Amino acid sequence: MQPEPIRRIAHLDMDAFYASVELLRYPQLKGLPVVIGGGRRQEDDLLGRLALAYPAQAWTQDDLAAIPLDFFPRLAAYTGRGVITTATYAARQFGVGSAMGLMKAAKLCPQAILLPVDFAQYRHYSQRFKSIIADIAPVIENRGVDEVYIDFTEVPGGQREGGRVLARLIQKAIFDDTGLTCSVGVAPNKLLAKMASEFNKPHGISVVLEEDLQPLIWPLACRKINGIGPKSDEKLQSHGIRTIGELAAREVGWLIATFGNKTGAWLHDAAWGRDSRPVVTESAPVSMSRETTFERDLHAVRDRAELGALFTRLCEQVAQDLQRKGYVGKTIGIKLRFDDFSIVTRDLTLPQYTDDAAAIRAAAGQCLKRAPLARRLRLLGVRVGSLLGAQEAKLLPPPSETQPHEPNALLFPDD
DNA sequence: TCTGGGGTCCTAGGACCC
DNA sequence: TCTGGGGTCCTAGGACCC
Repeated sequence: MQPEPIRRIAHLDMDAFYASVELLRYPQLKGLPVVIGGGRRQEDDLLGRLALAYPAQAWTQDDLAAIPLDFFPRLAAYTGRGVITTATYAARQFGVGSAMGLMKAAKLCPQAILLPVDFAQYRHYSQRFKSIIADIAPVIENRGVDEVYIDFTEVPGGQREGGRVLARLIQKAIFDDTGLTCSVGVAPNKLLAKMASEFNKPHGISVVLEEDLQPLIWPLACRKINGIGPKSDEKLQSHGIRTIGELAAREVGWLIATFGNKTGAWLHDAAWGRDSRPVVTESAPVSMSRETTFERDLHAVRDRAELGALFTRLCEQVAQDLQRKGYVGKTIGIKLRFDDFSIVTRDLTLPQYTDDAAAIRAAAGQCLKRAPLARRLRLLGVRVGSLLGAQEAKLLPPPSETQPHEPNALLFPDD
């Protein structure tokens, strides 16, 4: 009998992914504070600016690395509603970071270089590093563009030094191919692996074993648990619970009474490092959406034409996304964010699945009629949910024409 | 000068059904 | 004076994550 292999799960996190990808193209920015975000602005086209300054020369992508620093836009010049998507370590020294408004960041670090987000480029490198991992360890779960979970358990060498050897191999393979660094945590499950990958950033590896729970995990703040956000953390703190160890010390019964059945039991398990979720290699999307924050707040009546055009465009974009990816959906929803930042959603489930822009627009229009529109709007979004693969939807029986609404059925139920 | 965009999952009440 | 009990779908809001 072979001994049962020990479950080893890795969490791999690319270091400052967007910023590092930008540095591959613009190595002259290395070590400088760089902020990525915003991105509505035409004047950010660096090659265009280069061509304006030196019209005699034909500039290509290969010249990006030669663009002088003065050509790069600075944070100080930014006006608008954008936020920081990510920032280099040099920029973070100034206290700027993800999700911070660019205008606020400009006060902290006006000299930082501002680059618009380039998702096509990030997706390209994302696919590349994931395919490198897949060649070495095939059981991978996507967690967005720059993170994955990897099941090391059955991979040859995955058990050596608790997973450290395989982590090192993957790290090196990614770096050799892309020049990008990542941090890896290896642990008995996803929960602990996720925490472990943060221990040695950047370019670190850390291995967590069962017996490390008390010395390494329990001293950490509860907020380090993936799934405990600002609200839950605040509630925990209000009960005097700051660290994971303090959480582990509470009776599971008390946690259930205080946080509800599901959350209470989960909090207890998490604090004790227990998590049996598998690494899921494939998953179907549940919804697709498009939303946009306006340059200025719009009023439903006064800016009706502008709003209507934006609304239609969002519907067309979602429809395109659905068609391109081969999905149809039947729950159409809208999202409104008002000038006071309050959010309202409305949705409507159609009798049949659709990926048609006009059908989505009509249903979304019905939703809009049910929404309060006194306040000025800051954001408008359109969502299609209850998705189904377009091929599977074709096999479905058509919806019945008439509503089967027979009063007798209500008066005389079958049972 | 506040605060993006694209997602997932959970809860909770009401409708509806058996 | 008494009003079940599940299951599923729909809708709205909210927490959280990348």
